[in-house]
Amino acid sequence: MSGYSPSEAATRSGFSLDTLRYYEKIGLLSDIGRTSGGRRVFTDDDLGWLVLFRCLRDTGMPIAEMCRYAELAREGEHTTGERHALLRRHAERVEEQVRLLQRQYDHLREKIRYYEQLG
Amino acid sequence: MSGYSPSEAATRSGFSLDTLRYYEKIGLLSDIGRTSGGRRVFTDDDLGWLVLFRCLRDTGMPIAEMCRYAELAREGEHTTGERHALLRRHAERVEEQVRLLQRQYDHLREKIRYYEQLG
DNA sequence: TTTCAACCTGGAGTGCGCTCCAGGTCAAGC
DNA sequence: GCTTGACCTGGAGCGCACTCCAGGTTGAAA
Repeated sequence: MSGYSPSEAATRSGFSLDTLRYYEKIGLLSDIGRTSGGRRVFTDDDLGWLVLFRCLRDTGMPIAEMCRYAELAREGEHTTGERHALLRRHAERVEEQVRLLQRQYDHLREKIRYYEQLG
Repeated sequence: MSGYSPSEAATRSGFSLDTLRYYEKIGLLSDIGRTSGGRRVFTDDDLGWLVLFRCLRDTGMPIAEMCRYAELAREGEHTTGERHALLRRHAERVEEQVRLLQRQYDHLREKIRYYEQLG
């Protein structure tokens, strides 16, 4: 339940400690809790954001765009339309990316078959 | 037929002129022909290499590894085994990459569906 | 013959996304 | 109380893959 150390958050999200600090520094993460001694405490909610960021990064969204999304979310409910549109645009790019990757993968397999048929 | 200007090679390969020059500078491309005046002339064979590089880059192979492959090819027939292995290893990485991308794409679609169901 | 877009070179600069470092603080276990 | 490992900050540095620039040359078309 709520309350993860930095290294726990790193492990669960797949981001490094430095990356988590970096994300907070540039404002992608905000309002991360602290102990009295100044150490970060990540909540389940923070972890949820990290999972989303993981998804967006893995699908090639630039950090600037994730910042935009996070900013919209912070602005409140009235930005859901824009957030939705942002994700839909991104999904389209990902579809294109998958198609290209698949196509080039097929080329690669063909090349490999050439070597196989070579003996 | 054999004999493409730099800009033609760029158009056909999808690399920029600067990138073609860069690839020659680092030794990825080698023995690119020249006119008496010093301009590059790309052959069909060169174009074939560029198509392969396009495939490898699009599937995320680092340039250093493409250099390695090109170097092996230059060494002659006795390196086909190593070249084959290199491409097979790469293909495996691409398969993993496709799986990850697909998985994260599914997450993304789920998130989008959340916004859709929201009204 | 003149023009001018395409080309040449070497080298510096850019953008992205981290990653590392020094020098210090905190807190759990012995 | 002491040790030790996890954590803190600000800021510098890095790796990759280009991309841009200045200053000069070339060659096809008008």
